[in-house]
Parts: sequence; structure tokens; C-alpha cells
Amino acid sequence: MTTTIRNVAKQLDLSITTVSRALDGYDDVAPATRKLVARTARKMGYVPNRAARQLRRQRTDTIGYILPTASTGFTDLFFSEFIAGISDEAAARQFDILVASAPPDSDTEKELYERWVMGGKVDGIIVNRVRLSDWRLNFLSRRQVPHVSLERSLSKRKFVGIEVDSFSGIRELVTHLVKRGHRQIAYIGGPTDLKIAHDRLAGYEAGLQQAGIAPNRALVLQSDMTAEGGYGVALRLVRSSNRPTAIVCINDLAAIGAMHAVHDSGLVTGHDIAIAGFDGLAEAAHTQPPLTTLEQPVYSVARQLTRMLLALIAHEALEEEQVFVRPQLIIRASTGGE
Amino acid sequence: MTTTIRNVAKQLDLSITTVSRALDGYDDVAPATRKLVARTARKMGYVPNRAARQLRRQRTDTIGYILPTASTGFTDLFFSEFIAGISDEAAARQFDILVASAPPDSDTEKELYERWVMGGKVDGIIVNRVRLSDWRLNFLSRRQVPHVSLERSLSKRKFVGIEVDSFSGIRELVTHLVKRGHRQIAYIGGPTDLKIAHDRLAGYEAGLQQAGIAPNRALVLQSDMTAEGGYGVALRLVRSSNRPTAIVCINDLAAIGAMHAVHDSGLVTGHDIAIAGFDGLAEAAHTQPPLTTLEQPVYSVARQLTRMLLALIAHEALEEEQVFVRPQLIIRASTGGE
DNA sequence: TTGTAGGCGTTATCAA
DNA sequence: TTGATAACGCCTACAA
Repeated sequence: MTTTIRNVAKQLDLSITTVSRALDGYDDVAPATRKLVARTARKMGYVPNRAARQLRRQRTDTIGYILPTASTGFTDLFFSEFIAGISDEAAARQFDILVASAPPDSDTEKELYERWVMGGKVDGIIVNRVRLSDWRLNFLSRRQVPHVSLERSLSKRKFVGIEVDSFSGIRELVTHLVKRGHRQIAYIGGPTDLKIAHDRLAGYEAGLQQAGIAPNRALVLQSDMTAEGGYGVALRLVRSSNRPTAIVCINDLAAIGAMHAVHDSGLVTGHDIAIAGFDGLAEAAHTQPPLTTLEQPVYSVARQLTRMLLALIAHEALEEEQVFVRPQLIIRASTGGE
Repeated sequence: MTTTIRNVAKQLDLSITTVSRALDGYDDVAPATRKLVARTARKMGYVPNRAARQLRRQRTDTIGYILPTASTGFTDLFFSEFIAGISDEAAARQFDILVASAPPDSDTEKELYERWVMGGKVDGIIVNRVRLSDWRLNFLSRRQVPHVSLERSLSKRKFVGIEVDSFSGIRELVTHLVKRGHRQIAYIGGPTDLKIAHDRLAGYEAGLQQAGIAPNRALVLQSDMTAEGGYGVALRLVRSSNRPTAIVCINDLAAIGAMHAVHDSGLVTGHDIAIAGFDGLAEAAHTQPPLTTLEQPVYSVARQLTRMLLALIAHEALEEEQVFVRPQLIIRASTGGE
């Protein structure tokens, strides 16, 4: 059996109270006693039982994150970087992170929120891939569960979290393409209920308008934000009668697929057609040709989000409740290079 | 406050015992009572408190997984796919997964194992990136903690888990390259204490030997399994006096970096130099040119590992304690195509 | 078929 | 400075 606080107390012929307080660093314990207790506990391999502690303290020292899995086996570097950020920051504060996966807006997702929140499995939750109208944020607000989100929903007034300025980013990208002479600029988006899909599309339209280019519905298509999806959609664009000279993609994965489609059509990315993405994941720099993209600091954003959440949980004052980040336009050869 | 079983009982003027048993589906509860209880509980939003249940049942319904983060901000699609597999399978069985990240063999890693195991935070653990001599597996065995691993260590006799036959895979790849006329075949490996690094290198050497090609130490280099790492190491190979005609990489990420290095040296992958990787992640198919690789079913392996672990935890008999999987050689244009 | 009561391992209140 | 004791919310032997 694992050693409990009772074992330690018995071993030392002390009360469990004293042992508990000695270990938790209370100052009303004799220094000698404290040292002795600490040493013995370590020697006996004592670690406080989490369930018992949780039950008593009414907190879990755990935060939750649900991976939005569009399809089974689906993956995106964005998420692994995001998770790494969360768990590194959480680990530094002795918090654990609970991860599950569920398709966006599914029953599974709803059940997980129920289980975690009502069952007191987590002290707080990190939400990303926010939808325009997102029941998760309302649910968490109503239940007064500490939470932060990457992106905000339209429906919610109070928002604590980080927002990456997709709109300005894409607009800047489009402006850049226009400067290089492009007029036929296509756009491959994502699920329309996503906040980022909404913002990025708006940025694209704003960029065109600014340049006095009339929008062309035939040049705006939707993908599922995977490489496969980007490939299929781009193929249609490339083979259509009025082929665009540039394609702006909602994320790097779709852009990578698009580049592949361009190549398979016997064209050269960056020469015949310009391609650009959004995310700035490690791979983007190693595609052939290297991908022009809007880089967002996913890892550090995840860390900062976690930091904000931990502050909320501890009822500490937040320096900033809302942080805005501008993605950085990185111009590479896929749009002709700089 | 959240609703407890006591609230539900009081509301119905029943004892908590009856409520508990009704909810848990015992058959010594009157059908009418059961229905009433179920309905009321749902209406009141009752969800059993996990901590209390854990404490009482002495299990957590949670499994642990520690992300091996070589450096901060490091990511690999392999892991996000792996996590997706674990959490999908776990979710289906109402298990949660606890994730943390720690550099391999670090103090952090050790502390996490202590906390999780001794503190009873998890019922079992999934281990991957196994080292040749791996204290984690010994630790878990000694403590009798249910665990499964992807790959086995040399030191451990009893092994429950899955092993991908890296050795045969790479050997087959080398044989294929030799058939296509390559004699100067280089190898970019990974950290030498890793089981997969050991196996893959051995596979490479066996492939050469089989073909009667004398090993050349200058052609065997080591990377950190990232794209950046692969890029740097490959650059040295490509620019060396006796440039190889083919480079076998320990994983896709390194291979992607290597392709980039080849291109930056004014050469063409698949024409001047053949490049191949290992993993078969989604991106591999979309590189330019598409990457020859040994595909391993990461997602389904993760699911199966999880299934095995859950069986161990439940003391169910395992169909197979050790599963061996052969990676599939997928030949694409990066080695000249099929 | 339902209820009573004890305890899982901690922490916190209060008294000594 | 230390110790006895009562919760935290749930499950389950046992009694009714």
C-alpha cells in the first residue's frame, strides 16, 4: 500500500495534525519537528493523496483543455504546440492538465464540460477554436468557472484571454499581394462558425476593398483546415477557368495542401501562383518553397493564457484581462519572396 | 454551490444510499424509484464529485501521459496524433487523461512520476520514447502501477505494449535504396539512448551489410529529430567532399529539414539525392517532392495501447500482452518514386 | 426495497 | 507547540 499521513505520524509518534502542518510549512511547528517530519516523510516516500486533498480543499490543482478533433486521427501542429505551452506553464506551478478530445459542438463535448465542471474535476478551463456564438463560454460564465479563451465570441461581453488580430494580419497580407501586382486573389477559408474564420475572411475582404478590387465569390472557398482539405479545394481553384494568381489560406496546413495541388497541376508556387498561410508553425519554413505566413506565437500564447487562468483561479489581480497580439507577416518564396 | 447527492436525496425525501444505488444501476431499487431519481438528478444537474468518488473507490479513472519535450516550444505531429489517439479511446471508456510535459530523464520527469503514482492521481501510465535503460519502466514495475509502453527497453523483462519493428523497416528501406543503385547511403539518427534510435541505426547497418556495403562512419550523423536539426546535419552531409546519394532519416521531421537543406544547396531531392523518413505523418505526403517514409499507424497504435492499459487496470485478461507492428514502406518521389 | 453508519486521507477548527 | 475531532462527498456492508 502507499504510505499515508497516518503512517508517517505513527512512525514518529506524532499526531497527523502536526505532520500535516509541518509539511505544509505552517509556522506554528517547532523547527526541529518540522525537519524531522520532512525527512521521515521523504524517506517513507509519502506523497499526499490528491483525491483526499481535493475533497477537503475543494480544489483540484488541475486545469482542463479539450482538443477540438474535427475527425478521428486528425492532427495539427498548432495543437501540439498549444498543449506543450499549457503544460509547461502549468507544470511550473504544480498544476496538472486534463486533456480530452471531442468534435466541436458535439454531445461528447457537452458531456465533458458537464463532467469536468459539475463533477469538480478541474479548477478552470482553457478554450480555443472559439465559435461565433459559443455555448461553452456562456456555460462557463453562468457556472462561474474560471476560464480563459484564445479568441473571443461575439455573444459574450466579458472576455478574459488573448486575441490574435487575424483581421489586420490577413488584410496586411492581401495588401502585400496587391502591391506585388496580384488582382486575382483567392481565399480558402474554414468552418464559417469559427471566430478566426470570420475574422480572416473579413480581413481578406477588407484588403481587397482597400485596393479597390471587387470581390469575386467564385474565388472564395471553404476547407476543413487540413492539408487534404486545402489540396482538394485548391485543385478546383487552380483548374478553374479564371485561375487566381494568388491564394490566401486560413492556416498553414491548408496552404501546404494548396502548394501540393499547385505542383500537381504542373505549376510552380511562388512563380505561377502565390500561396500564403497563417500560423507560422515550424514546418512552414521547411516547405518547398518556404511558405509565406502570418506567424502567431502559439507556444507563448498558450503559456500566457495558462498564466492568466491560474491567476483567475487564485483570485489574483490580472495585469491585463485582454491581451491582443498581432501576427507577424513573414514573407517567403511561396509568394515570390521579398 | 454544486449539487451533491445529499441535495438530491433531500429533494426526494430519500436516503443518499438509495439515490446512489439508483444512479449506479443496482437492481435492488424499485423501478419507479430509479426513474424518479434519475430524472430528478438530471434536472438538478447532479454529477458525482470525482474526488469523493476516487477517495472512496480508490481509483481515479484517469491515465497519465508525459509529453517528452526536448526543448521548450518543441513539437512533433507524432505527439499530437498520439495524444488524440489516447484521449479518443479513453473518452470512450469514460476515462480522463492527465498530460504533462517534461524533458526526458529530467528531474521534472521524476517528480511527475512521484506525484502521479504515489499521490494516486492516475490509475495507470502510458510511456513512449522509451530509453534503452529506462528507469520509468522499472519504477512502474516496482510500484506495481499498471503501465504500457510503445517500444520496450532492453533492461526490462516483462513488457506489455506495442513495438513497431523499426529495425526491419529501415533495413527494407535501405535494401530498396540499394536496389535503385545507391551505394553512398547516409543516415541521420537521433539521441543514442532512445530505443528507436538504436533499432533504426541497427536496421540501417543491417541493410548495408546485407548489400555488402562497408559502413562508413562519416555518413552516420546524429540529430535531435527536429526539422531544424535535420536541416543542419544534412547540410554538412551535402556539402562534404564525399556527398551521399541518399539520406535515411530517423523521422519525418528530420527528413523534411534534410530536404530543405538539399534544396538550399542547389540540388534536387529525389534526383540528385534521395531522402527518406520514418513516421508517415500527414505532412509527409504533402512535402515537395512527396516524402518516402515508413508509415506507422500512430493514431491506432495509441488507441490500442490505451485499450491495453485499460484492460490492465480493470484486471481483465489481455488478448495479447505484446503486439508487434510492421511499419509500411511508402515510396514516393523523394527517393525517385516508384 | 430502503435506511443507517462507517470510513476513504486530508485539512482546518478548536481546545489543551 | 501539539492533539483530538469534524468535515469534504461518496460508496457499501449491514440492518431494518
